[in-house]
Amino acid sequence: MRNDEARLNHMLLTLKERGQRITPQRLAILRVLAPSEGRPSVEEIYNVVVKDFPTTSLATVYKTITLLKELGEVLELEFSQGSNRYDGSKPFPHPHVVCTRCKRIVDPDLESLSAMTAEVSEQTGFKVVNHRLDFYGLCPECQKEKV
Amino acid sequence: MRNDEARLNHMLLTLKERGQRITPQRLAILRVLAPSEGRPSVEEIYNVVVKDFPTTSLATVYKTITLLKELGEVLELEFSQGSNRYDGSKPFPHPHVVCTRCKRIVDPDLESLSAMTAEVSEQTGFKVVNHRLDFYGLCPECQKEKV
DNA sequence: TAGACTTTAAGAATGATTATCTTTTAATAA
DNA sequence: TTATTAAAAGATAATCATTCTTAAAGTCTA
Ligand SMILES: [Mn+2]
Ligand SMILES: [Mn+2]
Ligand SMILES: [Zn+2]
Ligand SMILES: [Zn+2]
Repeated sequence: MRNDEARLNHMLLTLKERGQRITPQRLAILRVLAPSEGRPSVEEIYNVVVKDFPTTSLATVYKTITLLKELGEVLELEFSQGSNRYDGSKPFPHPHVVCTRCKRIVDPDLESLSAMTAEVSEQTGFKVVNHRLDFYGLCPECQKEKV
Repeated sequence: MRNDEARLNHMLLTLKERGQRITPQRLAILRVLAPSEGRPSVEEIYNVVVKDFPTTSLATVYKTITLLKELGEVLELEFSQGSNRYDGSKPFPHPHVVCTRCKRIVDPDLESLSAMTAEVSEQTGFKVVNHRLDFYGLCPECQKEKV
């Protein structure tokens, strides 16, 4: 997809501007993160990268993720049980819909989001600068399965 | 507060109905969770309980929390770094507004919530059964402070 | 191409949570 | 009240995602 390419180039540019080196491992990690199909975990990224670079270490993936977080180029989705997952395609806060059965994650485009944010500000007086909006349930496919 | 008492009694009733024993340690844990001031972590609960019952183990707090989660009597707020926090006062999914400066947590009452949930279902086909809606920002007091 | 500096790789350490196992205890019936 | 017994507590080991440490390898620049 064209958009993935644009994201990859933008990430590369950000790294270069900060004087960070573009190593083969980093490039491979960025290629997984730019589309962020499935919002991969560190381990899932590692499993892809290690095919091309068999000596890759998990620590390298963790460090690259940490760097990208600092640069605002990836969104971390925190989960206390199981591992975190990463969205490099839309590295800014946005709602997610998570299937509790197959772990699929979808980005909804919610018209009601700005209204809700306004309601929060109005009701609490908070100046809202960030959010985490996760909905959990069963995706259409998993609804069909027999429990 | 009267409501805290009602919550405590409700929790006790739920445990008894399930044939669970009311031990002194459990009662002490419930007393911390019923008001859930500050949505305490396991360690914070432990630190309170251990004053009255010096032999208390962290494992006991964890086990009681697990039991209460199964019974739907406590809401777990997951954080991938640092520890989870627990709300026994409103043990069902509800939005939170968190001050990033003073860590204060407020429960807003959002009229737009049901509309948003409906929009999620309609747009993604998911059957939504749960959510985690956190807004982060500055509370009115912290907005006044000069950083 | 050499040298300075960064990054990688491997594995140890960390820390919240969970599991295991033994001792203690709450609830109940004699 | 006491005996009985399954449940719970307590102590500690195991787990597992993540972070840290250090030596080796690689990148970039002059
Ligand atoms: Mn996303
Ligand atoms: Mn709450
Ligand atoms: Zn699914
Ligand atoms: Zn504040």
